[in-house]
Amino acid sequence: MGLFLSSYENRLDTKGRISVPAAFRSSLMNENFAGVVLYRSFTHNCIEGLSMSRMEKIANATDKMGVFDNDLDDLSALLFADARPLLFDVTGRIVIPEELLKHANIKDSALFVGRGNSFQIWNPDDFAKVQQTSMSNLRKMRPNLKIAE
Amino acid sequence: MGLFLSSYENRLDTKGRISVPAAFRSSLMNENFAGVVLYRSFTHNCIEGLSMSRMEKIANATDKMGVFDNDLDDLSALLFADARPLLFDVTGRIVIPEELLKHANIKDSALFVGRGNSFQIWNPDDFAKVQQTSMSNLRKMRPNLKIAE
DNA sequence: TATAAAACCATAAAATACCATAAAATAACT
DNA sequence: AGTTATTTTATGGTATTTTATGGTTTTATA
Repeated sequence: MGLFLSSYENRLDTKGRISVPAAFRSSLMNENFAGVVLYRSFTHNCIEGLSMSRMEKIANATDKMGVFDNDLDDLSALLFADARPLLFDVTGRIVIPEELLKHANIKDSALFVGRGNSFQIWNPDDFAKVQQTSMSNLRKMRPNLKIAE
Repeated sequence: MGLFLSSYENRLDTKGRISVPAAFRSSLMNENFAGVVLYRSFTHNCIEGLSMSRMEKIANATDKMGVFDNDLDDLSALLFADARPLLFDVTGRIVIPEELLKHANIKDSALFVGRGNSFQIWNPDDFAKVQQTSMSNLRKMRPNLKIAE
């Protein structure tokens, strides 16, 4: 599977439709399911995104282990209950459900952020702030690390 | 087999009929049995649901192991005794038997909850509570896991 | 024949497919 | 390299289909 790299900001229309960046779509080229799976991040005010085949891998893994691991069971229960399979339309758009938009504080514009095997969708301003803080955290931790202006 | 993902709340009519969410039905597309198998959860006040082909897999698995494992034998005995095969009507509805509804405390509205290779049917309010608890369980186990405000 | 179960019919709302276009990116050419 | 042509992409609006839900009729059943 191709990686999700770089970041792209796109706009939502009145129907809530938004184009998934072409670069991300081509990473999903030879998937059976022509779309993505989205769910509310457990750790941030953003939306997590991945391919259906990756979701299937998780399902099979939890199938084998779930019986012996209650934590994993809780986690996967939350995940599957929240995960939304969303098909692309002809032009590569999806409709992000209202609850997910709300969770990520997204109104008229959203930032697709590559994360390798997965991606995230952010309110552009929020992402800038979070980026800022994790930058400054890094600086505190490693005084030697010089950050380019 | 397609995964059962996301959650959908549907209403029961006066005859006890309820639509199985279209997304779940399409996960059962190329099954021989045009319907689902339901049984009372052993661990929660909810109904467990799966495809007939998965039921057959369980039967085969217990077949192999059952001889050596009495607990498993008992468990599968309960399972098969309680399991109800329910066919869809033309519009994709089923009639959930009275005993199952009672077990899950379902009256006029039910929540279909995806669990990957299976699904559950809940009283919507009950599920909200349980979901809350498993979320806080996760937080206790993993202090690092920050939940968005 | 009374009663329950299944098949049938109808419809409003929601979801999805379809069509069109401007902007951006890429390719082609001089 | 610079300019033009071509393709791709993002975005907007409209039409069609699907879905959930309700009610009615027919068939099976006790």
